[in-house]
Amino acid sequence: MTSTPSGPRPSRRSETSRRAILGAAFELVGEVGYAKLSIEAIAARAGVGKQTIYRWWPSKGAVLFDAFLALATDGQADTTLPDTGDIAADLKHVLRATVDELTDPRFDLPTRALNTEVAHDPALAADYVERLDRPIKELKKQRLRSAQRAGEIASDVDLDVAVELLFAPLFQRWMLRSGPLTPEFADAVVATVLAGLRPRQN
Amino acid sequence: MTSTPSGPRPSRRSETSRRAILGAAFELVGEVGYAKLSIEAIAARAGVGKQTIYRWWPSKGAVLFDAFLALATDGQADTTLPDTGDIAADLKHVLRATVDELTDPRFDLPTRALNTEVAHDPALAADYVERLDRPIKELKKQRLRSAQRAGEIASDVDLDVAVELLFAPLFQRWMLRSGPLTPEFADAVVATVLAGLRPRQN
Amino acid sequence: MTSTPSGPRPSRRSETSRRAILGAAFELVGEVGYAKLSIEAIAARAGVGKQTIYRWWPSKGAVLFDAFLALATDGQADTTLPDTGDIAADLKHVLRATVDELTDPRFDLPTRALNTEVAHDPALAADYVERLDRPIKELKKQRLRSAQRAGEIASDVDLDVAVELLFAPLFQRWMLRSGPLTPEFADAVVATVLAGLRPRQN
Amino acid sequence: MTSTPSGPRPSRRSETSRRAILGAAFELVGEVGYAKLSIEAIAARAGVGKQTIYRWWPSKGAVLFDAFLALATDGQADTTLPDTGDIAADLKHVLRATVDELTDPRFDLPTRALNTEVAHDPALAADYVERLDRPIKELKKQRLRSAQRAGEIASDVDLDVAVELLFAPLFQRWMLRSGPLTPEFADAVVATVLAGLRPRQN
DNA sequence: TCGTAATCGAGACGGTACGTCGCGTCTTAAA
DNA sequence: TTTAAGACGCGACGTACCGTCTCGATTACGA
Repeated sequence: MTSTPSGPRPSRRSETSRRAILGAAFELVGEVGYAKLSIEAIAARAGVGKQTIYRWWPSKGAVLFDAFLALATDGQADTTLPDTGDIAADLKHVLRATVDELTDPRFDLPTRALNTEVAHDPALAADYVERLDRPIKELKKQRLRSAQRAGEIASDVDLDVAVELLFAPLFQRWMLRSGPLTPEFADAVVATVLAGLRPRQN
Repeated sequence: MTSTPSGPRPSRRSETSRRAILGAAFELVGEVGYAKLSIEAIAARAGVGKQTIYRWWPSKGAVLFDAFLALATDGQADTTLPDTGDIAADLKHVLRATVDELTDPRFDLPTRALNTEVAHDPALAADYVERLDRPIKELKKQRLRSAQRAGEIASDVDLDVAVELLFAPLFQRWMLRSGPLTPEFADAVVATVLAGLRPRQN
Repeated sequence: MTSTPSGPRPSRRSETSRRAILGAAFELVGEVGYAKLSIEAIAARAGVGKQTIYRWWPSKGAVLFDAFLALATDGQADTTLPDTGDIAADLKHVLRATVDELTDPRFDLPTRALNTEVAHDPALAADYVERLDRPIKELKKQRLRSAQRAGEIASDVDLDVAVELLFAPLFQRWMLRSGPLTPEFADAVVATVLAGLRPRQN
Repeated sequence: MTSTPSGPRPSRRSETSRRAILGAAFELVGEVGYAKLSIEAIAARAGVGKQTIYRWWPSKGAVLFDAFLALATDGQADTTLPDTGDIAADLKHVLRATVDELTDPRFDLPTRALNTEVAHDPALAADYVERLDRPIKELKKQRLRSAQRAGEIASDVDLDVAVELLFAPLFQRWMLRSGPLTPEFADAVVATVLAGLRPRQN
């Protein structure tokens, strides 16, 4: 579906062009939004023939996805979440950081673009979940697992569900602008969800 | 922003055309998806001039939104959620129903279309939240308020947050296809969130 | 096949655009030649959308043909050839004029373009023969008929053939550059062909 | 301009590829016409890299010209025209054969392609006149010269002009489809032109 | 006999133009 | 005044070829 940055890519492919395309795509989506993002413009900005894009990517969304992936990969991969021993404090920290990221105007448009494109294209969604979503979710689950071992979270909790309970409310508020996306909201989510995750007293 | 179905509409406006347009829009978005939905096609299917659409709606998204609104309004507005006295059972019922609705292939594409359009267009989002999202949310809050009165939920809980904790996970799984959207998932969400909402024992 | 300049054309068609297109086409073919003449460039030069060309003409050649036709029609239609009573002198005059025209650098490229396009496209050829070639041929035949009445040309001569005998050699030399296209050549053609057309002495 | 089939060609050149290219070009031009003939398709059909074509020919027209030349050369070069002593009969025979050839569907498209390409490209035209046209014209002039010696044609006739008078009308009718290209037309041309070429009685 | 340099097939590359679709605006004629 | 119809200027689509440019893999000299 998308290019494999590691592994044996077709030897003839131009790495220069690939990078220029991903860069141009990310820039442009931030400038004009996803709806007005055109392959034509990406090619022009990247100094590349349109065919070079069509040759290697099946859709606008796939290009955008690779652009995100490149960014996530080039930046050091955060290897773990903070673990101070206090799960409530750590989660508040992470959720507040997530709020900041979603609120950052540089990422707002591109991230919306990627998410809505993923929503429409099941094939892209599979890639997205596999290559971007899951690795991050894994980090979050690790931290929760650590809290489980420390007895802060009940041992029978399904961590996949737990992670979604924590982050989905942020995602929805951001996506639909259905309410203010503030640190306070993040704190409230953490407090309530953690209360539900705690081991039963009896 | 969008047509006002009740109230003093321009007297010369053709109600027949309006209905035909909304109907055609809803049908088409289900057939070809939002990306390939064109004003041109809506007009053709509705047997209407393009200008008639441009005259009354500011965007494709607005037409789609009105189409949803018409559907939601024509169907009797559910005026209240079930209240058996058992909040857990009632919520499981409602969330399972939500899962069914999101899973229904007749609504999948149009609903995705509306949600992603809302995600991109803040003006449309305001309308959406005001006219579709809030009324439904109000019903859900009512049921939670009743549970609060019955002592099943702590009295200091912010019901807006509570509703989002319950439904956002479904929304996210559906939107990003990040996991199976099953009744079991709905039950797990209800169980955990309710545990967090319950009054503290001490 | 091509627009009908007189008669009930589709009432909605823009006459301004039509003229701009034909003008641009004629200019451009003279500047860049037929091979590098593009619909894209014609549209741009004419300040017109490409679709407006595709809507009304089936091919590049048809546009060019109409451009020629407009020129031939707008200029006063030569209604008759010179008739001094001396067929040899008159024909030499006409053939020399033809040589001049074919040699004129302003008409060389466009005329080649039209002729080669006609050579490839039978439908266009029919139009060409009917609307451009035949009227001119008719004038030439008229002059020959007059000579026939005057006894300068045998009465049993097929005038269609006669006209072709006179002009085809010029056409071929011009088309294939197979020899110098000079007044002298024109004179030689007239002399020899007329000799063949004269009434038998016996 | 074009490859020199005899003489010291670059020793490393692949004769196999050359033949495959010329063959493919001739086939394709007959199948799709000159306008849609592409180097890309010739290379593919010939099983050859595009560069191999660009290395040895300057243009599509040059390839086509060489293809014709190869055909004309491979078939034994007709070394002389029939000479029964009756110039009228012999010419009718030759012109009728020319009509047949121009009418042959296998040669129609390729020959049109070559001729129109020659019309547009002066450099190619020079080659064409030199290597294809002139040799054939020479044969025709030889036959006329023989008739001149036999007193069937006036001694002061310019044979170059005479040949063109005879063949240009066929060429024009074929090229522009301006009239039926029949044996009768050929006969009429021969009759009239010969009448003009005959020695003056007085 | 063996480099080694030219040529080969293949096909990616930056481009131009294709012919089509849909945009949002505008004009027309009917109701 | 609104409507259905649809032409208009425009911009982007996804495709076909252009002519140039690497890539190995032959291949036929000349050292």
